Amino acid sequence: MVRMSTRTAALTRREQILREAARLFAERGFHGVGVDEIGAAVGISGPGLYRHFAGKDAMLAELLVGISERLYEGGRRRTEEAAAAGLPPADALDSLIDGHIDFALDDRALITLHDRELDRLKEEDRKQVRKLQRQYVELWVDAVRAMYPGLTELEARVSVHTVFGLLNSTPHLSGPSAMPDRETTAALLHRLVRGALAAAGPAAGPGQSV
Amino acid sequence: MVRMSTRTAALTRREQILREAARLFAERGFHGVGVDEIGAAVGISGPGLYRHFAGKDAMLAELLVGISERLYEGGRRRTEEAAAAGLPPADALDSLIDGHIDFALDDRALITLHDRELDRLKEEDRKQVRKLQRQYVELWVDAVRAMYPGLTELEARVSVHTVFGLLNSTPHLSGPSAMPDRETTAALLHRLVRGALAAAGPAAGPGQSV
DNA sequence: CCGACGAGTTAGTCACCGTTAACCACTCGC
DNA sequence: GCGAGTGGTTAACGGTGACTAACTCGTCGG
Repeated sequence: MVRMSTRTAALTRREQILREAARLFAERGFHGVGVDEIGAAVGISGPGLYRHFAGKDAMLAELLVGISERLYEGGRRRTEEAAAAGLPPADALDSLIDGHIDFALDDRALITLHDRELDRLKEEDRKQVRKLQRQYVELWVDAVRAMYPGLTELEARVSVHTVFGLLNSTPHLSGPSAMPDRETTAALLHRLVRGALAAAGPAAGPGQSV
Repeated sequence: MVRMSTRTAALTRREQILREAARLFAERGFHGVGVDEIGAAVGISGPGLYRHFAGKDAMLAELLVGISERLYEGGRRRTEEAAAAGLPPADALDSLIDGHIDFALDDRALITLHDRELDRLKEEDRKQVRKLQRQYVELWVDAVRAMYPGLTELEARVSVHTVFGLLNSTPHLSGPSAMPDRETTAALLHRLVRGALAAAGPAAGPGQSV
């Protein structure tokens, strides 16, 4: 077989399978889709999948570990770049937000799986995913607290978690009610997140310095 | 049997089952829990459940229809009360927010199921739940647009959806990272939601009138 | 040419799971 | 005290679903 680049339109069989599996898992849940369906989605049937993966679990594991790594690595890269460029906290935070929005809009299925099917992993994989998730959250908590020093650790942590909930809910509004075009949606999401985080701190009083 | 009030500590068998089923479904997914487990959770075993429910599907249906009705009815009541009292838009919106926060904090399992297992319902029930959800969203969209007239319909709708995502993510942070006490958490969530919605409109410019 | 190997196929196994059947115990109005 | 209903029980059935076995077919380096 001619080994093709991941970036081209022609995906390798493995990549096809992962993509379709992600879509199906997100639609109907891990337990809700059978291996025959996954096979059918890529034009082969049922047990043919076992030439590429050890089992159904292995597919889910690879998907979840993959998205967690990409999220964390993306966040780390952006954080480091902002620091290296000596950018102010606001810019570092904005960059993190934009990165997450990209994932939420471009990899909907994976974002959905990521916080929905984690418990179906076997202990070992789950631990790895959780570790990556924790590190990613840490990135955000640090960025948020740098931006809003008045926040307690706990306030920042809860705010970050719920803001992820906000961003990760984007995939669900794909169906009935249409979204605006990508750019408009991204800008709106960015404003919503910034607004939420800006409001996390002040328990009272109308005016609040940044 | 002595018919007991729902409000007392002693639950009827049906209510016990629904409660445990909700917990288990939220933890491991509808397809991930067997009827034997649900039975075991209430001290009876397996098929004994069929004295109380027509089947596993019926339990999920009753749970989802129930939470949808309670959400919508609660929202409608609050909206009407605010209108009857001639309260300003801000107060009506605040009341909706508080109502949803109560559900998110008190009925975690149901909130989780509500946006996660909807597709496992049979057509008829799913339609009913979706209708209630739509009506509930409408309540919010109206309240938000009354508060921020500058928002387009679409902006308001997307904002409301994602804010639900924010609030409904609360159950997930129960595990490792602890939450503050209920009152503090509720206040923080309220600020986050208000902050997000306040930021939905202005695409640019630092100062923005309410 | 040809053996090896990669990538499928179909048929079959085995476990599990939702549901039903058949049976039993307890309570309670008559 | 007794028939009926209510709320359980265990055993069995049928379907499904993940995975394995056994086999086939094309391609390609030597």
